[in-house]
Amino acid sequence: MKKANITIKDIAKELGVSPSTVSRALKDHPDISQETKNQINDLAKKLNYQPNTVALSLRQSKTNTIGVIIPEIAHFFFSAVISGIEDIAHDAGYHVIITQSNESFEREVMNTKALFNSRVDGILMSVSRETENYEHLQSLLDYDIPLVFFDRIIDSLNACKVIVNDEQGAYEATTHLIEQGCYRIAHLAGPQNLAISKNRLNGYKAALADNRYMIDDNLIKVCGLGTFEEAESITNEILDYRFPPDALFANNDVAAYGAMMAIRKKKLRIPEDIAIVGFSNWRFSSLIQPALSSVTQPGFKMGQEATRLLMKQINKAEDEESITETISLKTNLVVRESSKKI
Amino acid sequence: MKKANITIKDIAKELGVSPSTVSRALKDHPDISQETKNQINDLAKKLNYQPNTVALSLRQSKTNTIGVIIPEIAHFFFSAVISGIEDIAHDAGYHVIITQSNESFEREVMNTKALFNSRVDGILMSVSRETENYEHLQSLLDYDIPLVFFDRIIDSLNACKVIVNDEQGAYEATTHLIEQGCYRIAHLAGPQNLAISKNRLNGYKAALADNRYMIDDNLIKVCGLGTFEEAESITNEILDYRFPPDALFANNDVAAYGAMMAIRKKKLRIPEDIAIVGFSNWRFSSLIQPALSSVTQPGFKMGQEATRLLMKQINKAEDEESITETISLKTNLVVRESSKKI
DNA sequence: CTGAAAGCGCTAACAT
DNA sequence: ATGTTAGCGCTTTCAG
Repeated sequence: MKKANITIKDIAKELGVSPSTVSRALKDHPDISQETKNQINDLAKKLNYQPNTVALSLRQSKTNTIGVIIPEIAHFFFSAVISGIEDIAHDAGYHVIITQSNESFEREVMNTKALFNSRVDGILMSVSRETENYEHLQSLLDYDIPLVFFDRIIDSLNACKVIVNDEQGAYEATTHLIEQGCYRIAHLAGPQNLAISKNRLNGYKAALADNRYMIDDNLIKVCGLGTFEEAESITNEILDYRFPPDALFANNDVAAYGAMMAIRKKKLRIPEDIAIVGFSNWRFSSLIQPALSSVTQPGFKMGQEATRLLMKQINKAEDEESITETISLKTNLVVRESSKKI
Repeated sequence: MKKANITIKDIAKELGVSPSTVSRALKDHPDISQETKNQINDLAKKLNYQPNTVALSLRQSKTNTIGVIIPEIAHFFFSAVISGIEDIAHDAGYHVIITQSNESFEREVMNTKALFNSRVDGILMSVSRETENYEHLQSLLDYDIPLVFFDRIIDSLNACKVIVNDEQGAYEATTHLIEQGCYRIAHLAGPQNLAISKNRLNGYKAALADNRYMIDDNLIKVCGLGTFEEAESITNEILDYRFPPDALFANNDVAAYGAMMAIRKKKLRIPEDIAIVGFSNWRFSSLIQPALSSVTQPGFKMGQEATRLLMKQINKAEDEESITETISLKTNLVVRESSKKI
């Protein structure tokens, strides 16, 4: 026996008043007498009246929904971002529609179109790896759909952006090692065609320079494949130097893990013989790798900040000049083990 | 300069026809002449007409949207589920609204209400830890909202359910160890008030029994705290037995990791001296723990299956008898290292 | 083959 | 203080 959905009309008919009165009473409009208000509210509760948001959306041309387009949901970083998005959106009374592009350009375009058709009030997005054509995104801007990019942004588009300051993170990580008293710090770098890897290398170099350390190219090794076996063998190579490093800054967790393996096999201790800090997105890295310090990307915060920016845009008056902000988030340095100094 | 949204009316006016004609032409209705169809389609494309899904939803009382309520988004298992949900929903032309309860009952109730008000066509949900009152869920059923539970289900409710067969997974893991030639298999169990831990213990015992192995209570140790330090010290204890085990089945990844640490510190080899299999939800466990075999929960598949069940319910005719199915998914055994036998 | 009209559920300007 | 009306954008029955 399916219960029927109660509408404002039903309540109005039952009470012999007009739908508008009911509508007003339910939102506590001052024009309505307390008596009718009470009647209406009581009946509404009794019938378990639930307002139809769809009708409201149509009426107000506002869905109270934001759309999210990400490359991949089942990735710790992105799921943390989604969580941050939901957090802020929920508090602001917004729903969140999630779509994933699976790194496919075609699907990304489909998703933008679908979200547009759903008349979401704004879109948060991290572009797919394949995306090189920005028509679909420019189109959103043309229609004045509030749009905020996060993590994988498009520099050339005039929209709000939230990114992680990788260079600063690398700088901080390297500085941390320096402060621990390390004097020969190697870097397992990432492929230099990626901005992210380049930024991290730059941060590493800047930290060395600021502390009047020599930059030794022999201590900077690019891990092009991204496998941990590669990192392991490169680390091995470095450890065999006549003057091996006493610290290592890894571009990512895979490299850090490979380095750790190599070091352990040589029966060296971490961090006493050689300290490691690596960039990491693994949620449980603290549990798994208690020996490694890490620099983590603030995914949850990124989601929050991006959503805040979006809300600001959504709520700005029609005529206000829209300002495109870019927020650069600090990374977190998580120190796992007592320092060398102590 | 904001572009305006084009409606069917705009097209109709421009072409001097009625809105109904445009509506029909756009969906290739046979009544409309090819000529007008072409005109209309051409103009629609030129003006970049995008149908307003909100209006459609109101008209058809169907939103083509499903709602998801989960305890936590930023958890690998759940994010895998979401990914599976999005996968199937997308193919079926549905949008996915994500909400998280953060394990709070109150918030779960709010979310169900909000999704109901949004008139989603169905709801997928995994209940919060706090949930002991099911009125809000029964209410959904009363209104005939298609509802599917996954992972954290409510047994007593008459709805579709998708769960993981933990007992079978444990059975399989233990059998695997037996097949590798292990003869003394310990079990690091979880707190026995959780169904999940009990089921795993049962699977372990059943596998032993079916292979005519003795069940030795000294080899079954409950890890109540759930920290890996605890697992490490319990493993240590077991390893000091006069007849220590040559294999270990861990209730979860934390226990497996703790055991691994203990074993390594004793300079024993994995899996030659002692083999380990553990339940695990860590995404990168294969990368991090190449020495450990694991039993993984099929999160992605669970999302897919749950969504398929939901779609079936959504698409069933009004008068059809609704059948509540329960699907029990198999776990995956991922074997990481060459077996002992070889 | 096409148009007019009604209505999905709600709100808000405009009466009374 | 309450009712009437119109309309958000779309589909669909009924008429022509």
